[in-house]
Amino acid sequence: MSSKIVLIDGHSILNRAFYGLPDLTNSEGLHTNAVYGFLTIMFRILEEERPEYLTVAFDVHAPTFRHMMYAEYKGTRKPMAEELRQQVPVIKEVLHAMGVKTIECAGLEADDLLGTLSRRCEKMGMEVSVISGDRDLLQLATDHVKIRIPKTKQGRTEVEDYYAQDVKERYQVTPQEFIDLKALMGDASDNIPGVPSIGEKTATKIIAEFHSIENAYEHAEELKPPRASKALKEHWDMAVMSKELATINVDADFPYELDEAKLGNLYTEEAYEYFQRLQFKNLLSRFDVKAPASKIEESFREITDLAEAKEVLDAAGRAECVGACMFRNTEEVLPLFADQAEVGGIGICFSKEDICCIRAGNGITQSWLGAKLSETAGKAGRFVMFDLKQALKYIEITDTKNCFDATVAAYLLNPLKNNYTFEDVAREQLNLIIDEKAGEAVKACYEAYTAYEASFVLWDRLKECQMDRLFTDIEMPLVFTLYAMEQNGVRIEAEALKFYGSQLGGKITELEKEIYEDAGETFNINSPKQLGAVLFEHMKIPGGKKTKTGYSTAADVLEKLAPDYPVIAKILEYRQYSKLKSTYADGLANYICADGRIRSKFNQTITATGRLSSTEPNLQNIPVRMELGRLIRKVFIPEDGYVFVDADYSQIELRVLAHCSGDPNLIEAYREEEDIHRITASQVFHVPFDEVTSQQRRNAKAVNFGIVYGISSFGLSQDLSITKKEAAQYIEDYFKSYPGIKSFLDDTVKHAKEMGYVVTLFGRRRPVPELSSSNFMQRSFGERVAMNAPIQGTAADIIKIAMIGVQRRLRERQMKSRLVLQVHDELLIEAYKPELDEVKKILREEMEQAVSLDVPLEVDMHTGENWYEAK
DNA sequence: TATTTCACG
DNA sequence: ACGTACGTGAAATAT
Repeated sequence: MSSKIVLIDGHSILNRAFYGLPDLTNSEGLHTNAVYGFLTIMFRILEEERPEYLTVAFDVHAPTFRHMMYAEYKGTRKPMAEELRQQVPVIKEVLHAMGVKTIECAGLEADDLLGTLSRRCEKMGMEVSVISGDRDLLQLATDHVKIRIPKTKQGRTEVEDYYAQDVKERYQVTPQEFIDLKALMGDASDNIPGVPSIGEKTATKIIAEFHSIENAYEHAEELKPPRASKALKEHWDMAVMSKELATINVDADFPYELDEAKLGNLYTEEAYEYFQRLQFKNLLSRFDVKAPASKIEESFREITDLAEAKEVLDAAGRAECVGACMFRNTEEVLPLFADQAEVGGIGICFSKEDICCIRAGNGITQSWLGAKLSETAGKAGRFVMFDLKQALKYIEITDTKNCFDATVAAYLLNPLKNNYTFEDVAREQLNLIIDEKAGEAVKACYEAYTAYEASFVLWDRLKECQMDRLFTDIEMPLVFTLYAMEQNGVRIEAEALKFYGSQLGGKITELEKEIYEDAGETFNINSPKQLGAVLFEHMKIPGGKKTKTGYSTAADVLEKLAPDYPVIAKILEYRQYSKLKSTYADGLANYICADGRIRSKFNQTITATGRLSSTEPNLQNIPVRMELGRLIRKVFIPEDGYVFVDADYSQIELRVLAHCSGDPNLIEAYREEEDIHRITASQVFHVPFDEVTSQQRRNAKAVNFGIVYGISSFGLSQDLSITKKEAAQYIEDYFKSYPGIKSFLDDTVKHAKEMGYVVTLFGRRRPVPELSSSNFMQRSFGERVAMNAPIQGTAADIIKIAMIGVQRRLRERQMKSRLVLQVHDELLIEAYKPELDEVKKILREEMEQAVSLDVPLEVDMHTGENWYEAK
């Protein structure tokens, strides 16, 4: 049996993949869809064909002679989409990492390389498969050269195969004649002009009969439609040029060693690294071969002896830098001892030679490990962990200054990622791949080692990006503040919550019944699909489609119809009640601990802008805007003998904008300490302050919001239910009143486009990869993000500073009062009644003085016996 | 697992 | 012509 080679037309397949797949990006903002699609196609072909050799051919980027001729001739060459362009070097690197032979040659197109190679290989007696999306290559087909054209149909790729015989069947011409066919009919996608007024039908007829354009020209008089005869004679030069353009060189001169194209193991360590970075999760599963053990594993030690463990931890305490981790006990533990047996062991590393896993058991208890590690952390020059907040449950840290949370550091360096596991950091910062299937002890060693080693790199990068102060002065102290908040939790009156839920339940059943009656049928109101069908099809209520899957039943759509249709009003009411019941009444009840408190998580490494997020449950979106929902805040209560103090910044984002832009008008407005929206209305609409109508104030307020979100006339028009034109006018008028804002926003976007990221007042960065997109939508989004992120992010920085300050002063005075919640611009303190006045003073001072801006920071503060009253 | 909806700042 | 306001998380249904 003869050997087989697969030749791939690199750019063509990449192009197919790019346009055939939805836009994909990895967490670094790199576009990956074309690379992903290319690899999918390539793997599929390789599995099908099992060839011995593989080569991928690329065009060199400089325009080649053939294309230059025509480009000059017509002056139309669309530039490659930016998202695709950036993937070209990536696929080459990935192929290289897999040991796949690639070839490109200045002055030769990929077509010529493929053509020549296919002839050379065929002569050597090989079977050849050429993979391309381009039908131009059909001219290469023979009995031993198969042209394969992948087509993506609804996610599935099907491949059309053409041997010489198949070309003849499909196009009624031989592969050789296919060139002449192209010369007559042209090919817009390949910049081949063809002969005017000769299309596919005529061209096929002519070539089938005369076999070449030259022969056809000689017999021009006999050509069937007289108009074709005339066209060919008139545009003979075009036909000749087109033939030249369409002809693939099968005898080009370039070096090529077949041996280099021999297929080896594609699934190399280097390739694995790339696939991880590109986040091709389902392609990663192909790498069933274990990543080879790295040399560092030689230093790994497993310790089960108490004396030895003590020795190691004491030595670690004397080290400059200590990396550590804790892992959970995976064994079943008797419930009675569960509390004391959560920790299965720890990993610790304080030099490249000292990397240990210390297992619990055999006299090494969880509390001993915790205490000993606390001691080590206190003494070591630097103490590094991933997700330090989590570890604080077991480790007590008094001196927080030498602590280094590698998760937080990695987040600051790129806040767009989904997770910051030690495996990720090892790969990105240390170029170290950790075997997923490694044992628990080995992983613990790796995690401790990564914490240790990466801390140096992370710290250097933080300094380079001027985020070292942000890290040490804000984010690291905040870890401890958040830990305390999570431990504190917030008290809930469980009975009242239950009652609230059951009341909602009654109302829901009632509404359900009425809706079914009005609709004349029963259905699932919670299903947008069923609801859409009932409203817009069965009941024939006018109100067009919106989403790609069907009718939109979103509130803003239904609200427009509510006045005319009582059912719709009821549905909206139903939605409200069922949301409150499922998410809040029932949802929160699931999280109440035995002591009657809810302890949600405050996540520090989630958002792109630097804000916190809250989960399990989310306590940052408890209803407040609608009275009905707001009532739920009555079940949030302080401990007996305590009251709630709630403080929120007044328009912190607009004040940040005033400061950052330096716009004298806006700064002055804030110094007046008057109603800012009214001032804005007065200035934008040129009316005296006292004569601003409520409508004008509303509009001005919406514009102020819009500015913070990265203004767009469309967004504003939606919000105010006005035309885009009117909205644009508002924005223009606004910028006339506040030219400083305009230039600040413009400069911010400009900076973002140049640097690829934006920065807050405290140096926090947010990359904005969307700005390099060729897609208008994506790019516009990037512009809005660039305008919003510094504002939202700076506000986030400020309240973080305030939280740390509040926490510090409460602790210094050894007060019982405690911070329980943060809701972006708001802090909730559970204040011990005797300390109330001092708490209020501390809160106000720390929040208002967190930073000194060119405008005052104003705080509204309330106290109450529950959160409803305190707001 | 993805989509839709809706709660908050 | 494109079709959106910025940042989150949870629940429910559909796939």
